[in-house]
Amino acid sequence: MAKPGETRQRILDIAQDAVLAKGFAATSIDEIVAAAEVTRSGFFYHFKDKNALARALLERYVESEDALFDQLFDRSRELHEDPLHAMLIGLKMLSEMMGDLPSAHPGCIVATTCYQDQLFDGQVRDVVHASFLSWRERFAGYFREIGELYPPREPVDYDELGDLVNGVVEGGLILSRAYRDPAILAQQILHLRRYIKLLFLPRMH
Amino acid sequence: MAKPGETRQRILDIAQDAVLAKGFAATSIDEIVAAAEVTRSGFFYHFKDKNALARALLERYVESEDALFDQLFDRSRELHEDPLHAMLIGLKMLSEMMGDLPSAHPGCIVATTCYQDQLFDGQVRDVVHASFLSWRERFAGYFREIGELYPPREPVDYDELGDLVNGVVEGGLILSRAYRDPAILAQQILHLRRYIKLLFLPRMH
DNA sequence: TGAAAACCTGTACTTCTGGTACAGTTCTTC
DNA sequence: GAAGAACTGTACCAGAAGTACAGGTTTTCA
Repeated sequence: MAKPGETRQRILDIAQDAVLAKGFAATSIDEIVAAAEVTRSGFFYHFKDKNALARALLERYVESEDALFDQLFDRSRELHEDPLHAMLIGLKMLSEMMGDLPSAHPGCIVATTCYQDQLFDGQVRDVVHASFLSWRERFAGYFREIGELYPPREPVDYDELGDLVNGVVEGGLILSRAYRDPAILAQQILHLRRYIKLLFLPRMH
Repeated sequence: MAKPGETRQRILDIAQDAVLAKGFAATSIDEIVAAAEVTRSGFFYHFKDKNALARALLERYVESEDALFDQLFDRSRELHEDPLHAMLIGLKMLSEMMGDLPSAHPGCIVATTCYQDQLFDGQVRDVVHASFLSWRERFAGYFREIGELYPPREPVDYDELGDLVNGVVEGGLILSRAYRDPAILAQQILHLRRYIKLLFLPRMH
């Protein structure tokens, strides 16, 4: 028999692929259990219902995205000690990563859940809310640091800028999906990068 | 008896509200027919299945958004004959409109459908694709006109800028929904506006 | 004015999906 | 070797989409 926790992980892996590809509503439990080679009873042993699955999926997804952002922006900070330039490098790398994914970054679990949030209970919606908040805070922190060194050309709210990163990525994901072209997301992130540059980088003439 | 077409319209009105609030998956046909005071048979007389409903809803929605954009940007052009300033005025008005909506702009039917597109057939996905394309072209046209008068500070692709409008709005809608705060969308549009300003408006010193 | 077409109701049935209940089995761990 | 965790199997229920089809009523238009 499988090691404890292994089946649960397998279910989550398969569910994540399916949900990113098709959304929650179009992903049936029967389909997940078939692919994960577990019985329906086995599924419900691990997850009380679809809410529990959604919550577990969200938490895992946010954790992995956080790890990705940590790695990416730590690396960009290694490459350049200046926070503004590190951010520009980080956004460039993010853009490349999103555009390079073989068959497009499939989407964001948080956004998918957000748009189908009436399928779920309040707890799930709270996780969605908390996820966006944590990303906002991450980027707002970066931008605040930048703003202290480089007074922005126009007064800006750093929380809003943090949200802008979220928003451009989420919007880009929707467009990439509609156009079936991962390049769109990459381009959108480069526009965000250009905005940051124009906003903070002093122009010498 | 109702006038021809009236019942169909009533179904669409009610379905649109429900779909914007809850998404397609969480909106049942039973619920729609109850609210529209029509029988299930009546519903299926007008719409072969949920695909047909989705297509009709999308087409109607895109038409009304197009009308809104026409009205808004015609008006802004009336207020200022210069295309860049007209665009800045238009974006300001758009931001205000989105933030003022009493209980938040409920979302975009096209984006909702896009994230649940596996529930539907290829025709529906084509309508989603075409909608984003038409909006891209609209805004790309405006930006091209601006670019001819105001050489952008950095070379930009006008189609990408058109997509950016779509993307920022769609991303902002997701965030507004997650935060339950229409102001977020308004702020995001103002950042887009600032980007356009920094990109095209020459700085005098 | 009458017949065709459009609009709509009612009933009955099928399939799929999520979810519950619960008894029993096998594996792991201490 | 006992307890508990990790499952399986079977049976069942409710809600939703969708089909089929027969019948009734209202519009339209020739």
